[in-house]
Amino acid sequence: MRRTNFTNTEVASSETARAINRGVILNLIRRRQPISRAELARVSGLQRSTVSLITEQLIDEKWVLYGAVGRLPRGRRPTFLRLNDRRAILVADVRPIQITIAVADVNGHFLAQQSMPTRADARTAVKELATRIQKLIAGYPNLIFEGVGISLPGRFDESTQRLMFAPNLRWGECDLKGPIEKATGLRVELENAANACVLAEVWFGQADKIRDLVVVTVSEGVGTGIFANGQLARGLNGMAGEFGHVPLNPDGPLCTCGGRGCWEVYASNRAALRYYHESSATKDGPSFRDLLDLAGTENALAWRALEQMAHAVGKGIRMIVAGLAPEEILVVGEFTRFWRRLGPIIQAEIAQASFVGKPPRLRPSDDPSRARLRGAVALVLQKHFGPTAPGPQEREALEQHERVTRLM
Amino acid sequence: MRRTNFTNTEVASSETARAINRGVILNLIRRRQPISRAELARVSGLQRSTVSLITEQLIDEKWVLYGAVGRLPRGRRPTFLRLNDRRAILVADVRPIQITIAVADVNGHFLAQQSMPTRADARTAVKELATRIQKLIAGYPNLIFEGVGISLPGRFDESTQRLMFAPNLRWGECDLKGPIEKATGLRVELENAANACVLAEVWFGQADKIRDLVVVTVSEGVGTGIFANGQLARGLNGMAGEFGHVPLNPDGPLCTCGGRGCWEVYASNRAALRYYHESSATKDGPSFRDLLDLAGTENALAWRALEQMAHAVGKGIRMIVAGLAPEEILVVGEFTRFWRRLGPIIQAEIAQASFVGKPPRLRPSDDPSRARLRGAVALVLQKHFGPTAPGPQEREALEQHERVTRLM
DNA sequence: TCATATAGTTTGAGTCGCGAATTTAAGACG
DNA sequence: CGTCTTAAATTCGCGACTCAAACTATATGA
Repeated sequence: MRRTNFTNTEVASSETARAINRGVILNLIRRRQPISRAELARVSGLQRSTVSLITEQLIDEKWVLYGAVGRLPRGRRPTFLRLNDRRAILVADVRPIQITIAVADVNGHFLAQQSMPTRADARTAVKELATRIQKLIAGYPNLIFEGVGISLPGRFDESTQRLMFAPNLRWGECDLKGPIEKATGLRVELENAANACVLAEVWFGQADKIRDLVVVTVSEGVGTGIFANGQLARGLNGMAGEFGHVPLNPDGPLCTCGGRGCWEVYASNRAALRYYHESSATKDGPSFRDLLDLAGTENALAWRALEQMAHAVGKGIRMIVAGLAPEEILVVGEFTRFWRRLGPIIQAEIAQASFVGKPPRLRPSDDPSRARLRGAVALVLQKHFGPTAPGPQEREALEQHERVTRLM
Repeated sequence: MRRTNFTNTEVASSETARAINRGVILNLIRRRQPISRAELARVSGLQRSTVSLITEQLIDEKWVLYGAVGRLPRGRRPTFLRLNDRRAILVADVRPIQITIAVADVNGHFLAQQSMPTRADARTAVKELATRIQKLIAGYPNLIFEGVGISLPGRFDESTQRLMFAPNLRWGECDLKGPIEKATGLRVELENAANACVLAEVWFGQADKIRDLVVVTVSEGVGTGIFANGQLARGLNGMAGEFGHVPLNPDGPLCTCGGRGCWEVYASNRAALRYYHESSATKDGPSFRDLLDLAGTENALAWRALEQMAHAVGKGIRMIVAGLAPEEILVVGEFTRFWRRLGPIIQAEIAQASFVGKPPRLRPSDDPSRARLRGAVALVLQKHFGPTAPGPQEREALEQHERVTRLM
């Protein structure tokens, strides 16, 4: 199976430069479309001739299309280029209560979306998901599907290729990838929801060059996605980011992870509900959505619960700020609906951890569910928007390139 | 001053491949010297012809020397290559009590070393350090000094080029780089001590390809250096790694940072001394070194204090394991002298944070002071061992290369 | 109609890695 | 002593790239 290649290192060949520049151009088109070749040459710094060759290749590969013709005060009119939006990605957002599946194009625009309840049993749930995906794909015969991207409330272990740790989802360790790949014939990429949100921000966000970002997702649990030095930190077995299970108080309430007093126990949606129940004395109370609605009607007890939650969120973020000092922290969660009032509470907690320099920018995400889905799109894109043509060994070469560059 | 170069992106030129491969070969020589060109070709996967050209260039640049001639059962004898050990680096390890300066070669071997007490006033301290360095360099007229590397118990802010946050050193914000660069005429690189230890491990450690590593330094304070995805995470203003100032107990004792109950307050050498004083009822007690010696004589109270300290170290590392899931954790500090007894205590605390998969390897550093100094060597090396020939814009190109590769 | 400006293509030169052929330098064997 | 074998190291021609300059295409306006 393996090639007779005993090379330990990552070297560059003459095609390496093309692989790099191809990636640069493709991403410039993605971000600035519609854009002419002359403009691409200007912003990339490559020669116009080089840009022409590369774009020709991209057009041959059907990644890029000729678009409209521009108008200028003088001179020959530019032909704009844009991404081929007939290239599509099937994405899924698996959550404890419901699963959402959608069809998106390479620009992260959604063409269709549907939801289904999350079955308790892993096997039937996966089987159902696979057939739903299959049907959805079948409904778009004139799209070219690149792959399937799935956002998960847990961890996907690259080495075992299985879903390994998802305490809030009750499926246990199971194989999600295999059945869906078999059903669709497409490559399936899985990633933790918080990490997916990071990718969504990096690929589809406003900022051009994010290098250090932490996403904090607050829902049933609390997750964090870490983007450091322009890369997603996955850690051993893809387990990086479980700050939600760091104990804030060793004597606190039990957590689903088995520990005590985890951050998640104090900062999750469930925690807010617990705060509410404690003060309102009602036994079987509202869902978190109800709680938010109550807060919308200025219910004082609901607000108290949400504010307690926000304090807890802030305390945990303080740890992240001290430890990682990201430029920006993105908070994803339903409770950000009331950011105007809850954001400052979090901000105040964070301020205590900023010893020097500016504190990080703190921002709420506009739409948590879309963020996860768009992250799943990015998940598939990042496998394709890298060097497509060169084989895997070529890609390894590129690594050394950056490591070496980084040392500037 | 600035070039008329409006390129936002990082593209590859025809020389990019050489820059990458040069780095690969240079680092292979560094790690496996003495090594023949034929062997370099085998391990790198490059053609022998290519290796010959690259090494010729490296020899011209005086980075590499011809060494001994090998012997084989048959065939032409290989000419071994090795690094030019007349290339030297001046390093300093600044600590609250004393400053150590040393001369090292590119292999991290020390040729000279001397210490001086740390003056309380920043200006005089820096002035003294600069002249001592100058004198030491003057004593080695036949070495080619590449630069100065300094390990600090604080943070060096790239943007202001100043030492910014060093609560355990009483210098306040000051300019260390300028005066020393002026005195020596060499480029001066500064880095936090924990980060320096990370670099020491990555550049001079056994393991060939470390991707995720966290170093925990325990001395007057507690510092952490984070290596994620093969890169040092520096964060905004170089502040990443202040896990030592995450509160473990919001009602705990005051910390030098102004907060309460920080990890450092429970896990530093000072903390161990406090534990000892509390139980021994002595007022003005021993130094931490004395405490270690007491433990060496099986003093029960000293052991109790050290064990308390180890528990606290473990609790903090638990947070790091949950959040970053590194492959390996390296503990640096004087207390590792008793690793056989204290290591398992830390290990036991960590075990509680490993939800799934293997827990990280936990290792003590052999020699804390050497680790910092060797890290300072690496600090300078990493600026030179990257692509030396190409200019800064070239280096930027290489980044894209890796980013793109990473997506494999 | 011609100058000017801009987009995009063509072409020749230079860099680089590859791979085969060649040269160099040893030991083994008859 | 000469020849065969083996392995290191060099040489050389080729193809893939980017670059830079010349060239073509296409627009506006005097």
